[in-house]
Amino acid sequence: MKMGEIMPNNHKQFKDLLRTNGLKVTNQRIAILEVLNNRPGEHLTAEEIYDHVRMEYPDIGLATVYRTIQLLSELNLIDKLNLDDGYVRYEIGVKSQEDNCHHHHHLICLDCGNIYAFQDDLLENLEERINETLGFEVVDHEVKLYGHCKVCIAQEEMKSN
Amino acid sequence: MKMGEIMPNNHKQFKDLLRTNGLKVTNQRIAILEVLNNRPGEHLTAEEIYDHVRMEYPDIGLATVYRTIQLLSELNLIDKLNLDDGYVRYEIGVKSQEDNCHHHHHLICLDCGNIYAFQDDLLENLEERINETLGFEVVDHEVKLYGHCKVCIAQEEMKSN
DNA sequence: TTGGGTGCAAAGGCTTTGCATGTGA
DNA sequence: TCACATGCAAAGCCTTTGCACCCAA
Repeated sequence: MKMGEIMPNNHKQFKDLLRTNGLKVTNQRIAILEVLNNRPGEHLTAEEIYDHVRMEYPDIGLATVYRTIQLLSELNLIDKLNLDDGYVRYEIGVKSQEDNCHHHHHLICLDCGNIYAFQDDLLENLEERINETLGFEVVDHEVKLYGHCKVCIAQEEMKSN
Repeated sequence: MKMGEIMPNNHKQFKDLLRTNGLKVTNQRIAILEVLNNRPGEHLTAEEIYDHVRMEYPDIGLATVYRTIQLLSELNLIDKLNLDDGYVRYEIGVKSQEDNCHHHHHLICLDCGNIYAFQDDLLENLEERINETLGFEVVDHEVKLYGHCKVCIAQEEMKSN
């Protein structure tokens, strides 16, 4: 899929999704989705989304950002990420970007705070096993791995030499 | 390890840990640890811990509970769990209970809200692979699996029949 | 004795909500 | 037109902090 196609498709889907649910297509909603769509892999707080959107749409209110974020989240267009730092973060959802519906995992560097995405099917296995042993039917998962990223490990090594 | 041994050992360890770090052993701290220690597998909010502790120690303040929780968490005696419902929850840590230092995973039922623990070494594999492919050194992880538990699945089936 | 600990109340900080106004359909 | 959406400000709510008093060491 070419990069250029992602956004228009996304917009069309988004608009249809809103209309189907009896919701209105507003400039604010489009603008917020665009901000997130233009920053795949970034994990933005509501405040950060607000700041970005204001550049294009200065009169928007923070409450609208919160309300729209919630909406987008319910429509599964964006994914939530909670790093326990007092902010909830959002990124454009995997469903918006590709057909692959798997959530990716997050690698969070304890040194620099950067977040890396990691795709893996290993959980499939685990989910099957859980179903077999406990009768628990897994429908979603959230995996956060904390540690030290390549860059920070290298920097640490440089220091000690 | 016999059940009866857990608490005293835990207390001794805890007291030593405090003293070693130049911290004081207070009734409040002991009482809070006891509440958590008496409820392994439960996931209590600060408020819930507060309510339990007050039964034994009526004059304790909520602020003390928060401060102690933070302390216990820093000493790795309790584990944090965030279910994104506005409360941070705590449970007695694996390190307090056994020598096995592995965090367990949480199965969260979307229907009844119950939380089940699940121990698995599958992540070991994943962590190794991540280290090899990305050079990221994983030191901790948090896995939450959402779905439907055995009981709720059974109840749902009963309804539809 | 004395510095860390506690209780109380106030402040913080992210998020939600009420309400009057605005605007897609 | 009209129900939904928005902006603003106020309220909510969990958690943290300031401060005077208390108590373990």
